[in-house]
Parts: sequence; structure tokens; C-alpha cells
Amino acid sequence: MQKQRILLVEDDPNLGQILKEYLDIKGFETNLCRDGEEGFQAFENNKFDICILDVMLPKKDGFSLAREIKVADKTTPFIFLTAKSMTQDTIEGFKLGADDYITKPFSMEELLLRIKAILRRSGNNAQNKLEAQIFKIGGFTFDYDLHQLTSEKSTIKLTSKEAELLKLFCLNINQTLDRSTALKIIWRDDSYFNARSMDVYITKLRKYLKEDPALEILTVRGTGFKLVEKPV
Amino acid sequence: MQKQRILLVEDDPNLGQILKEYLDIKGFETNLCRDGEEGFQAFENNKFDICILDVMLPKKDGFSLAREIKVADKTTPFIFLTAKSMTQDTIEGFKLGADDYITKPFSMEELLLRIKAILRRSGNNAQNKLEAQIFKIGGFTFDYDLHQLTSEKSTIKLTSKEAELLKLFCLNINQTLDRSTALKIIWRDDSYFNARSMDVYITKLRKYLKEDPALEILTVRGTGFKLVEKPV
DNA sequence: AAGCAATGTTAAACATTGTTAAACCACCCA
DNA sequence: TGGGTGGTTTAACAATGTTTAACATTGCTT
Repeated sequence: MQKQRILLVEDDPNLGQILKEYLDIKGFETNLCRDGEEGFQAFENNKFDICILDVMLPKKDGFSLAREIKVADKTTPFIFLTAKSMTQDTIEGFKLGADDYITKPFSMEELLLRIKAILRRSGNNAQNKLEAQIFKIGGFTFDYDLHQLTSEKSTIKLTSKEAELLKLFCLNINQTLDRSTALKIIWRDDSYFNARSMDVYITKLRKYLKEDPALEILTVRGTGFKLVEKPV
Repeated sequence: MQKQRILLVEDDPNLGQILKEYLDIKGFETNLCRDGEEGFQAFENNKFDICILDVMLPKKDGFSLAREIKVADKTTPFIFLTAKSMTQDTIEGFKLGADDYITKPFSMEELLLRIKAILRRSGNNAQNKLEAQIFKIGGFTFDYDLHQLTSEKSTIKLTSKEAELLKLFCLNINQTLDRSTALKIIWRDDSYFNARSMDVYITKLRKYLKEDPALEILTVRGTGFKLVEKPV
């Protein structure tokens, strides 16, 4: 498969460089630009699968840049990098045009998961858009879009939070999923009460998965959880 | 098996030489460079299994060097040698790109253990990353990822700290494990209270391993502990 | 042998996570 | 509008993991 291309526009040279390296390591081809104008030029000369735009940029802010890019190609998905200081209203505004946004500071893992999610559901070609997100874990088949978890015996209907959490686990199977990363992605905020809410959902997922002894959600105390698929 | 190759870039001639000798004795082939440029040249002309980079280097700092190396070969793992004086933030930054970091001053043993751990889990090929860490000690099978210690009779579920400590012993079976090394690796800090905590865990592990008389955790008074596997 | 420092052991204190049920909330429908 | 309905959060309490504290034991030194 061809490498997927990312247009990253970020003026902080440190952050930009670190992000580019991380994404490159993760198998993307990342084009890093320093300001809005440079970003737009890069977009005109290349084809990208996704754009990651800092909102505060020299010469041309991320929102304007996005508008121009949308004119040129309506299908390209965006992720905005927004500052913590922005008001909720502003963020709401951005959300309208963006496929997703992420608030600084964020973990790279969190960004990567969002990128993957967007590319999955709104990939470049029409086929991709229709492609279901179906995971096979243990004896189960999990259809994220339908919110269905199917085993030989039965099919369970999941709620949206259950499905999102399970999807996160599937995207990171056999790896530790950070508590705060999951919270920021699903609950959009890492707070004490959300953490407890997540614990409740962990219990629910465990109940569903109990049917297959090869699957287990381990707790990594102080860090997060890990969905492991044991060998038979 | 072929000797594993280490690229060591350290400008302090004393420390550099000592480390090189130690690692060579431990069965590696170590290439010592004095500054970032020399380090990069060495990397271009050879294949290394792991790079150990001082962060403060003449001509080209360790972080920049790492960046260039990553471009040339994304899979090579790193360990950064950082100074105690660095802020937590900086270290967080390094952690992102690095497989591990170690704060000066450190013991050679500690470095060796970190090297071994990284080579184990992120060996040269990507497959290795997925390979489970399973140890056979005495009559037990210990699966680190699942935190499970299995004997003929039963399977015990270990807590995270128990599992980490046991893993350290397995990686150093029949060798003395330094108290402070273990503390720095598992607790990331060698203090009096952590030391006592570790003693508690030694007791717990002894209890688990008691089932097999061929295994014993000896105490090396004033130094540390040693997990020995006696012949039958 | 006395005294000291290091380690062994146990239990209590503390922190985090697990579980359950009730409260809350948004949405639908009559 | 009001009453269900399903989903999510909050609250309360239970269970578990980790650290701290206290006291016991061991080995070394003088």
C-alpha cells in the first residue's frame, strides 16, 4: 500500500519537527510547513490524505487556510490543533468545518489515533468511505459502525460509548491504552469523574468479552488498560 | 549468534571509554564516537542494533543526531543519556522520540539492563515487537505481558510491580541484581522508602517461587539479590 | 557478646480500580 | 406537555495493589 500523505502546518519548529518525526515513524509521509502560505502552496503542488493545521499561524491562520483548501478539494479531511486558551465558542466554530480538533497540549498517541480514525472513515476514495470498520478479536466480530459485537452464540448491541472504547482497544490490541489518552479521545476531557465513568465502561466491556476466555482487559495500574488476545 | 552492534556517542573520553569496555566485555561490539558528526558518519558506514547517545555533544547534539539517524533508518532504537539538571519537560520531549532514556549518573548495569530490554522487545525486525516475553524458570513459565506465572499445578496472576521485578530477575538469572539498579528501573528512583517497598516485593516473589525448590532468591547483603536456578 | 546496619515479615494505611445501583439527561412519542 | 426509554454519569461501597510503619531477624564489626 502507498504511504498516506499528511500536510502538517505548525509554526513552532520544535513541536513541528517532533510531530513530523513521530508521524513518519508511524508510516506516514509528512510534509511540514511553517506558515499558512507555505501550507497552501504545498497543498496546490501535492495530494494529501489529511491536513493537520495549527490554528494560530503566521501569515495565514489555520482556519483561513482550511477554507481555501476546502475550495480546492472538498474531500480532504482536517484536524485543527487548538490552544487551551481558546473559548468554547471558538472551538465550536472550528468544529463545524473540521473533521476533528485536538487541544494543546496533547499526546502524540492521541493525535495518531484521531488521524487513523479519520482516515478510516473518510479515506481518499469513495470505497473507503463505505468500508466498514470491522474488527476480529478472539471469537468475536466487532462492527464499529453498527455497534455490534457478534460471537457464535449471539449478537450484542453496544452503546456508542461502549463501541468507541472497544474500538480504541481494537486499534491498540495487546498494547497499553493510556487512561488519559482514552479519556481525551472519547470523553474529550481528562477529569476525575470522567475517569470513573470510564471505569464503569471497562466493567461493561469485560462483561461482554467474558464469553471468550482468550480475551482479557488487563489493568495497568496507574497507567491504563490493555486488551490482550491470548494464544490458545 | 552474531554480536550485536552498539553505536555509542559520548564526548567525555573517560566515561566513553569505560562504557565501551564494559559493553564489549558484555558481548557487544561497540563503536565509540566523540561527537555528533562522527556519530552520523559511523552510522552511515555501519549497521547498528541500538544507538546510545549523549544529549550534550559537541558539533551536533544527541537529539539532532537521532533525528538524522531516524531518517536513514526508522527502526533503530535509541537510548539517550540525559543530565540530571534537565527539566522534566525536556525529558518528556526526549521520551517521545526515544525508546528509553537514562539520567546521569547511572550504573553500567542499569544501562545494560535497559539495552537488553530494548533489544528484546524491539529487536531488528518489526515482528519482534509483537513477540511475547515469555520466560521459563525452573518449573514455571512466566508470561510478562499477561502477568502470569504458571506451574504444573496452577497459574498465579501477578501485579504489575511483581511482574516487573520478576522480569528483571529473569533477564539476570543467576546474576546479582543491584538493589539500586532495580529501583531505578522499576521505581525510577532510588530512595529509602522505595527500597523498603522492594523488600516487600522480594518477600512476595519468594512466596510464589517457593513451590519449586530449584529456584531461590538469594540476598547479596549490601548489594542486592540474585535469582538462582539450581541444577536438579 | 553488644551494638549497629541491613534485610525479612507482617499488617495497617493509603490509593486506585471494580461494581452496582440510583440519579440524571436527552430524546421520542402520544 | 408529560411520561416513557435508553444511555450516561454520579455516588457509594467493595476489592485490590502499593507504600509505609513497626517490629523481628540476620549478619557483620568491634
